[in-house]
Amino acid sequence: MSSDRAPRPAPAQSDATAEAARPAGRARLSRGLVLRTAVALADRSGIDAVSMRRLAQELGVVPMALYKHVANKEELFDGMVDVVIGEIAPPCEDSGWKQAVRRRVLSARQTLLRHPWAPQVIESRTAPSPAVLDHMNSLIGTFRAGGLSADLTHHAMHALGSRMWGFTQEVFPTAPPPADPELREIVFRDLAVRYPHIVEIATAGAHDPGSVVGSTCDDQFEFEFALDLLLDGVDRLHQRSWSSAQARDRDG
Amino acid sequence: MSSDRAPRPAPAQSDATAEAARPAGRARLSRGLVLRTAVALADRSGIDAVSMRRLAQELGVVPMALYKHVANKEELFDGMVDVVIGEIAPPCEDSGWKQAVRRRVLSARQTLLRHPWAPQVIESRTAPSPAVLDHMNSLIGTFRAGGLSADLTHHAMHALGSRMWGFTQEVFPTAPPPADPELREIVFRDLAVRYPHIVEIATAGAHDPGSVVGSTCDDQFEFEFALDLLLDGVDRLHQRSWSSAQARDRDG
DNA sequence: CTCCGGAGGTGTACGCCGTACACCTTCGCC
DNA sequence: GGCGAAGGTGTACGGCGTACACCTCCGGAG
Repeated sequence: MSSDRAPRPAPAQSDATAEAARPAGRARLSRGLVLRTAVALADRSGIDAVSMRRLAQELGVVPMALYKHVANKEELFDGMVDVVIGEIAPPCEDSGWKQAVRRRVLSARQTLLRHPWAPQVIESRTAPSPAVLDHMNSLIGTFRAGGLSADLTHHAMHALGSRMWGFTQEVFPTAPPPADPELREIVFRDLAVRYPHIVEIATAGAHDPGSVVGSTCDDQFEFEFALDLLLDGVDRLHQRSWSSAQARDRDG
Repeated sequence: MSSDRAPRPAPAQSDATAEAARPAGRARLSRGLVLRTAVALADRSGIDAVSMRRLAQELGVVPMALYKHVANKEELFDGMVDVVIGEIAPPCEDSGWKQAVRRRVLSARQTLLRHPWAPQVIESRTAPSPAVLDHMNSLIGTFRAGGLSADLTHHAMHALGSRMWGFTQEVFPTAPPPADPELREIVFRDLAVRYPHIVEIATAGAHDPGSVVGSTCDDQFEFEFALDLLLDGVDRLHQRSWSSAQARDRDG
């Protein structure tokens, strides 16, 4: 415990060492356990309380032990986001696209309300994780199944960003595609298989199908699209003298 | 430099000390200078580069010197947000409310694009600063001047949140009002003078005018309001076979 | 002019943080 | 039984926010 530095002469004082190495009942660490514990800690004490040291303590383990399961703190956050995304209810395609999307978005909101730290963490990610891409892909699928054009769906998704995630942004900075054209082709095919809907709407209206990942869309246009949707909607309500009281009455 | 702890016997070795105390040309520190430098640093190197130590170095000063001008790092962030908000163009009431709001929101977006770190920092504040309240107050004023009801304006403001700030949220957690009713009355009057429009829409439809600061509004309702505005708008575009190409053509 | 008080700036120290690196222990497999 | 990898430990480093005691300088009152 105290001072000797040279290669330990005595290999094991079995009881003290054993207790230190595995305090009786503690389960073996695993990536999943680490992530779930981190999420629970963030829920309970806020995202700032999630430090490697505090989390390790929570798990009854030394801080460095975590690094066998997550590469670093950024990757820990990535994993936590995936856990949260995984809690969003899967799509249910019973009624029309509008109801289906509405339900999905409201479910996402409920999930994020359970994890108030999540929007901030999601927003700080530099790239969307597979879980995020899956979620988007299936939501796009719902629009498309409802008959909306790829083009309109594309803009609708941008407009909905703020509703789904609890924040809006130039959503993900979308890293530039690899320079090597051959490699890019491979990556592209891979994406198309895994996230066909995303690739479809990303390329809709784009001339160069290879530039999916690059910013094929005009952020200013997307912003104004969503803004005008809202302003025009408000205007329409204004013109028909809408009031929240009557709205509440109508749909209970 | 090294070891003596007792009250210094020699009061001043004038040249070395003088150089340390004021390196010739450096301007005197001030809150404004500190904040502007912090904003510039964040713009240049990202918000994570804004540490008290780095910022002090930027200013040619020892870290603790900053604490004479900002209470702590949180207050530094608060101040940085105010600097950014101050850059948003003031309202111009020439055309109708819709144009006026549109312009203002687009101006806010331009400002936030210049300071990509800002949305994240704004989102992490626990209370809205006076600058934020001023901005909101005047935007509400624009709606009201255009003839919209306080009620509709209230919901429109919630819906626009995401467009104005680059993120949406249960916008500000709005700290509970002081328990002492007398004190609360004073705070309330104060708010009504400084932010009349905010108070008006906050109390619109609320039965107890004293509970302004408390959550008089139903977050779930606000969320669905904005969501339906978007979904209905998309639906309408879908039904008239809207496409982005023709939209771009129409308004150049 | 002197004196003094307070505002502005300094230096040291503390307890956190993420994580590199070398090590030891344990487990699963041959 | 032995061995290599996977899992866990311990130490150490540099950076962080900031408490606290100090020093210095400036402006105004006497």
